[in-house]
Parts: sequence; C-alpha cells; structure tokens
Amino acid sequence: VPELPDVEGFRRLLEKHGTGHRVQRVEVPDPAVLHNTNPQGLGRSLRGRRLDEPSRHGKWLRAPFGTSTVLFHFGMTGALVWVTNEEFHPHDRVCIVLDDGELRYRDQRKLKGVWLAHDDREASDIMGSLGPDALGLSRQDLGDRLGGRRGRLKAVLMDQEVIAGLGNILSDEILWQARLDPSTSSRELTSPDLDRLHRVMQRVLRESVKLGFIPPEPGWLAGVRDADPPRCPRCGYPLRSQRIAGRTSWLCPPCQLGSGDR
DNA sequence: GCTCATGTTCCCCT
DNA sequence: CAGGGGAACATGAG
Repeated sequence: VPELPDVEGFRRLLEKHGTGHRVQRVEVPDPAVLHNTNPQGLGRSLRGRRLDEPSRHGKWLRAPFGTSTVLFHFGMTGALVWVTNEEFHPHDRVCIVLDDGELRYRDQRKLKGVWLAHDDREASDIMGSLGPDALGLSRQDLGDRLGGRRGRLKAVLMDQEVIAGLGNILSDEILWQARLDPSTSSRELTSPDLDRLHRVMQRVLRESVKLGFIPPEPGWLAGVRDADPPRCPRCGYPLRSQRIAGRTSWLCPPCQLGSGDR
C-alpha cells in the first residue's frame, strides 16, 4: 500500500491518536524489524514520553518522542494502524501502547522497518539522500530536478534522491494521466511536457493524499491494473506492460506513445 | 513447483 | 560517473 499518499494517511493517524499522548509501554512481537535498536532500547527511549508532531518526507514517517524519534518505512506491505482492542494480527511487529489504544507497525514482508534516531543528523543518515517531497513541489523545482537526469522518465520519477514519495503505481498513474511515455529521456522533456507533468502530478497527489490511498476508480489507471487484460480507461485500448527500473510499467500505446509504434 | 507483488540496495555491465 | 539489468531481502497470493 505505501507510497506518499498512504504514508501521509499514516501520519494523520499518528497525529490524530498519538500527538500529546504518553507511551505506557512498547511491545515488539518481531524484533527483526528493529534496525538500529532492540526492544529494550526502544522501550527505554519511548516509555513515559509524549508524542510530538509527526512529520513525513517522501515515504518516511517520523514520530518524535522528546529527544528520540522513531523512523518508519513501510516497504511494500507495511502499514500503521490504530487499535483499541487486544486483537493481535500476525503481521503486527511493533506495538506502541498509549493510554487509550495502540499504534501498531504492521508489515507482512518486512522489507523495511523501524529505526530510532536521537537528532536530525542521525535521522537524515538513516533516511539517506532524499529529494524534495513530491507533494507541493513547484514547477520550477520539478524542471530543475528532472532536467539533470539522463535516465528514462519513469525511473527518474521513482528515484527517491530526485523526488521523494513516488512509487511504481503513482508514477504509472501520473504518466498515463499526463499522456507521457515512461521511456522518454527525462532531460528531453519539453517545457509544455513539464507543465503538464507538474499539473497532473500535483492533482493526482492532492486527490490521493485526501483519501490516504490512490483511488482505484473509474478514470484512474490504478482502477484497471488488476483487470484480466487491463484496458485504458480513456480509450479502451489494451494496456501494454514493460519492465522499467525493475518494475512492471503499464501504459496505453495510443495515449502515451504519440503516433509512433514501440 | 512456479511467478508475481505499491520498495530499496548492492553488484556487475556498458 | 551515469544508467540499466538482475538478484537479494521476507512472505505470501494465485
């Protein structure tokens, strides 16, 4: 589930249920998701502390508890959930118990996990080099970030060092809505291409962030990805798939490849 | 048994 | 150095 809109949803959940609340205790059913700490260390750092204002950068979620900040990355299958009963889910890996409920880091595949940072420097070392957040990125910054790259547009959009927050599904969605070929050279985009890409990207992000997920609705590519033969929601033409940067890309040849073939 | 999966990282080529 | 392909990570689902 987790690309920028999903993580923004987790941030809102954390803010709504966690901010201002005190940690009673921390339980770690699966210590393997803790990357630079252990259950004891995490418990010592959080117990008795109140959550301050959580923040998000790209697909990273930061939960500051006084001088310690918990960093979450959700990989491909992670989520942050709020539970008020004791019901345990087999994929619950870390439970932060507050007075009126628990925040749980739930993740099937454990491709990423949870880190603990004690200052901004440490947090930034853990998150690595990230470009500006995709949400609210200006047209100018988009052009500047994409202009210097020689790779294919879709690979560049998914590169977190260029822009932070876009994954496979969002990138396909944005490129399809903007009628751009994922294989276009990033630095050869024309100014009108960039205008359109920027407008579409911000609209897709705004609408997805509002919901906390990419709407699998009519008129969105996300709604047809899983169809038997997926068809373009705009023109009905069968979508074509290809591998870009190790992931499956879906595109509509008539809409996105101009008049060419490919 | 096989393939594929909303992410990232590392290794090896070109 | 910049990109691309492929594998690996852990765990399913179909």
